Amino acid sequence: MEYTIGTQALSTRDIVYRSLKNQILLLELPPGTGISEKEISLKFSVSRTPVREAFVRLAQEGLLAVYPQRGTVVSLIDSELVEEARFMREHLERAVIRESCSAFQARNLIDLKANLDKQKLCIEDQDYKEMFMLDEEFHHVIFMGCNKKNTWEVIQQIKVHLNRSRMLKLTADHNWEHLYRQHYGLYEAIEQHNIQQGDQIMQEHMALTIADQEMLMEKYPQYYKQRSAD
Amino acid sequence: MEYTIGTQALSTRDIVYRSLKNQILLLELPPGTGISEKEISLKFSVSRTPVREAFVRLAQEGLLAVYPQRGTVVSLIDSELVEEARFMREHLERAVIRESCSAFQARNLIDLKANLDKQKLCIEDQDYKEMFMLDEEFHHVIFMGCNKKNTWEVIQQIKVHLNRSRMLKLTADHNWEHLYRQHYGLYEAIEQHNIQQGDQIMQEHMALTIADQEMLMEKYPQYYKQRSAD
DNA sequence: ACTACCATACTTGTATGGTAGTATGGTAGT
DNA sequence: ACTACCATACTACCATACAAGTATGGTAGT
Repeated sequence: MEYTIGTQALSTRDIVYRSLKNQILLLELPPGTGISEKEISLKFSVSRTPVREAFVRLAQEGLLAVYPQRGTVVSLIDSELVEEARFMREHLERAVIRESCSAFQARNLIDLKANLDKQKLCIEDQDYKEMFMLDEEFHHVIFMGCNKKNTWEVIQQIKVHLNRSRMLKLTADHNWEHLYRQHYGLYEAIEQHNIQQGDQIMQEHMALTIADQEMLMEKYPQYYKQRSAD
Repeated sequence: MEYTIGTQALSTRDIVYRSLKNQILLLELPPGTGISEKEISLKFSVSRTPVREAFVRLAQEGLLAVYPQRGTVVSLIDSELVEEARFMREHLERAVIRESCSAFQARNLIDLKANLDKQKLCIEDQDYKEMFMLDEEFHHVIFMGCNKKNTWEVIQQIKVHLNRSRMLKLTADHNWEHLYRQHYGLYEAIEQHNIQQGDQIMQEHMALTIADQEMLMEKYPQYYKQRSAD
């Protein structure tokens, strides 16, 4: 009874799901774009069944809006949802950093330091793409270090709704130096069990991710859901 | 261009999805139960297609575990996930009550008071089923009152993983009187903008929902995922 | 008695055809 | 010119058929 689950090949459904999700998050499929099962099935040279099942998953995540017998569109960005996603992320990340400052696995602390060193290199090399990934990984390691794997997964789900508006903002204007100093401060707080410092820095750190929603809504009104009667 | 979205009839897929989800959460389909698409499609007298799509959704929510070409089982309860669900819920509910204590919609404050009055009646009548629903609704109103509709939705998702172990505990041992006093305290805190009181009470309130996981794991080992090598 | 093998009956995954509801563009009538 | 109507071409939804992998039990061979 040997269960070898982790290594199964990707199904057609998963391939379609991942590809569409990527295209949506990268705005290659802009909000409001109409797509049909048939169109996608032709593009991937597969039948409509796995496409439909990918649609079901994407609809559940709020990335597609399916109107029976009428069509399917890439969902518009819901500014209210974006704001709440920011809210949820802030409070969960702060709760996790506080926990990390009181108890953290030694192994992950080493990873954290190694990550920081790589960040420093990236800034010198101005390798912002790699820096972006290290940023993600830094937060991930923090979650792993205080046994919050599932919480990390939930955050990833929530962040989906932040990603598209962040993509609109063109991430180029990040102040990577500032980001690094904050990361270092978080590392310090964990190492020295300074809960107050950790919480404080994380709060400031989260504030950085606030995109100027109203500005974006004016600039790209066709991408945003207009709150009419509610 | 009249969009009448809210009133569409339930699709076969949704009917199957809701029914299965209910049965799983009520433990009528206990963790570990094997179910097949064909079996369900026969039971509902529908084809496999909508059943499969319901399976996809339930699998994404972590309620089903699908093993390609081998079978599908109702997922075992993951005690680690349960603990993190409790963690996430606590910190989100506390963040929301703090926000509610600083700004709350007048209309929802009225609803909150009305809900409290109904709770009092239920306790007198010992109508615990209705009391259970009012408890849910009470928290829901709080979220609505500080514009956190989507956060409520996320909590509902998270709570799925708490529900089954709470169901095992047999909810009969709730101290409804205590619950009511806490709810009243929360209402007071919102009305009087007492952030500290709100946060304090909510923290205690959340502690109530902690089921004794280890006890449950010993009593129902077949329902729990055994953490082997990890 | 025990083991290796294989037929069979499952499982989920994928493809395809048909159905019902909806948007659209053209046409006939005013 | 404008409106009401209808044929047509879509859409997502559901049913069915086929494909491919897996568990199981029986059987033949040792």
